[in-house]
Amino acid sequence: METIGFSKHDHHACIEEGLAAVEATCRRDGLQFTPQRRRVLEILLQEHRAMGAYEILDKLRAEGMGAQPPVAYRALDFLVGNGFAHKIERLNAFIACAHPGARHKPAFLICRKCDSVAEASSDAALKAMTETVSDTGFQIDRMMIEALGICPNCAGAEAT
Amino acid sequence: METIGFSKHDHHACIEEGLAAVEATCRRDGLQFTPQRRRVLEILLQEHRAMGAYEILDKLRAEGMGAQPPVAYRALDFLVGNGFAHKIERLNAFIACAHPGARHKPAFLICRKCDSVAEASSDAALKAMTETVSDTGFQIDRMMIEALGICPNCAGAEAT
DNA sequence: TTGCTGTTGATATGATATAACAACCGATAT
DNA sequence: ATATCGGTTGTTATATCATATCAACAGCAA
Repeated sequence: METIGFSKHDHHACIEEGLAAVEATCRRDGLQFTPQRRRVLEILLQEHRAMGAYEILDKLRAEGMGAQPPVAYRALDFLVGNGFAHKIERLNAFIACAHPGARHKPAFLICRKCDSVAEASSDAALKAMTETVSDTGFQIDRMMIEALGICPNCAGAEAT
Repeated sequence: METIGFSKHDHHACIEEGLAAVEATCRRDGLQFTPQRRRVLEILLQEHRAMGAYEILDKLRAEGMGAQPPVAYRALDFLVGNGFAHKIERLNAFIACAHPGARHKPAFLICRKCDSVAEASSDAALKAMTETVSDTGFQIDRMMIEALGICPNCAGAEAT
């Protein structure tokens, strides 16, 4: 067990499960889960944090898997486009989806001390926003929520 | 009257009022509302849309007001830092605050047809998110909400 | 005067992201 | 077998967004 993100978990299993879930979804939907795409997702799952595209690219490069920016961005486009990873706009960074397979509308909790990112549900907030804007005529299709704050780990560290 | 954003309004007056409100706040808080900063805010108010930093810089350049990126970014940092303008992360762009002076927690409504941006209150959504994450131990300091969708104007145009 | 703080000017560089086009590969139609 | 078509990959080049750094200067206070 390792402590990454906001809670302890079996990280090895979480990587395996993440890959397996995406593999299954791709098979079901006729999507090509190519070695590059698989490797990028694997990297994101292993690191378990938001990573810049160039940071990912460096890893690919080290493995001889394509050295140019488009390689990383294409794989990320695929992963993000299909909900297997998310882009954190605030950080210009990407993170593996914590609930692959499950249809969900994530909000992100970003720790401003350690930059760790957790996924939360945005369902309630989306409902609230929908009500807030109901009289403007604006029709919400998708919502990006990124909350900045202090994660439990860093809050504990501060209190020390 | 012109139609900009989601509703008709007296745009000339809205620029005047915006500048006046910021001027007053700066005087009150001892902030230096320098010509550069003023001009950048004025540009944002005039255009009344989200603008990239380099787009603003081009305008400054044309007026002989400093031609290097830091000029624009410094002014924008000041404006954003003091709540006189907002950064739209999704667009890597900046927009004048629609309610300068008023303390508020804006959410942004971004039209995916015309890229226009409106401000809405995020109060209800913030409350909802706070409840959603209450059991995680994450403490939310600030929240970024950017909703993508269709603005009333474009919805009307589509229906045609 | 000196020193301090905040702003501006300018050069350079870093970081993030995409355009464009050729090559390839597997599936399928002829 | 071979043409061709969609999707993926390889590669070069470039576009776009943002900051580090340091010198100059202006206002103000000790």
